[in-house]
Amino acid sequence: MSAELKAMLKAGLSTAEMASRAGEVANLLKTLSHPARLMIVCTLVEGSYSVGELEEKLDLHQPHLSQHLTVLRGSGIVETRREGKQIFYSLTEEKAAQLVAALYEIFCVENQK
Amino acid sequence: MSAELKAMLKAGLSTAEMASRAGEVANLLKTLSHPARLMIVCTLVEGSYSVGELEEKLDLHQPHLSQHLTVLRGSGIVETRREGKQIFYSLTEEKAAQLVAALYEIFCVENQK
DNA sequence: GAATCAATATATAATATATTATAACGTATC
DNA sequence: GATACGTTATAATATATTATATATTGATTC
Repeated sequence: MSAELKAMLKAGLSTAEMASRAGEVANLLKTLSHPARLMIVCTLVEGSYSVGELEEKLDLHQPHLSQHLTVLRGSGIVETRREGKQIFYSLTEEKAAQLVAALYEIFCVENQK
Repeated sequence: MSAELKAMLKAGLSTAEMASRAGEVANLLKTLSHPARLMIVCTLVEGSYSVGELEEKLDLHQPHLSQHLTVLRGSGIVETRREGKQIFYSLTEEKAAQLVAALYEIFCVENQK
């Protein structure tokens, strides 16, 4: 680990403070820790999509997709807007978006050291 | 979402490429998506600790802690070194450390906009 | 060098939670 | 009221969590 990172974190939270956030953070991670949900969220980073569009793009059966969307809604990670018969999903402007960006940088941007 | 982020991600991976990584990333997230394991990993960012030290610091029963450590070892997030009767755990120098740093920045550093 | 103790790991089993498929239901439009 | 688009309910299966009990490994003492 880098000395910088170490120093940054060492100066940080107490165990008690850490514990008080661990639950919240762990819940968010749990919500994102399913391949389908991760794909959904990553897709929504590009913009909003209807359920049908997600279904096609991600090749998931419709009720299965809808169930995952329900989980994401429950965690406040996504929000919906209705447009006629269709329902469009988009990312909530929150920590989840930051997390996805971080995940993207860590896992999807090639090492350019 | 910021336009920068959006642009960054839009230029990124195809759905197929994304899918090929979703499994790996989701597994890592799943491993970290438990409050106790998250606390363990966050603690190890400070440096290496023996099981006994972690037990006291995090107030977990020994077998319970050991079970979580086993999960973290299985995912390659931590590694061990033996010193006499004690076993010291430390973070593996990998993506997990980056992720924890990102989580820390997102959730533990106060908004300094 | 066998008995013992301290530190940690593993096995077992009970319970809870998540995943997935299928089927039934709601809601908007025509 | 029929059709398109989504959601929710139900139920079967799989996986995770947790507690308790047992095993392993290294150090110590006799």
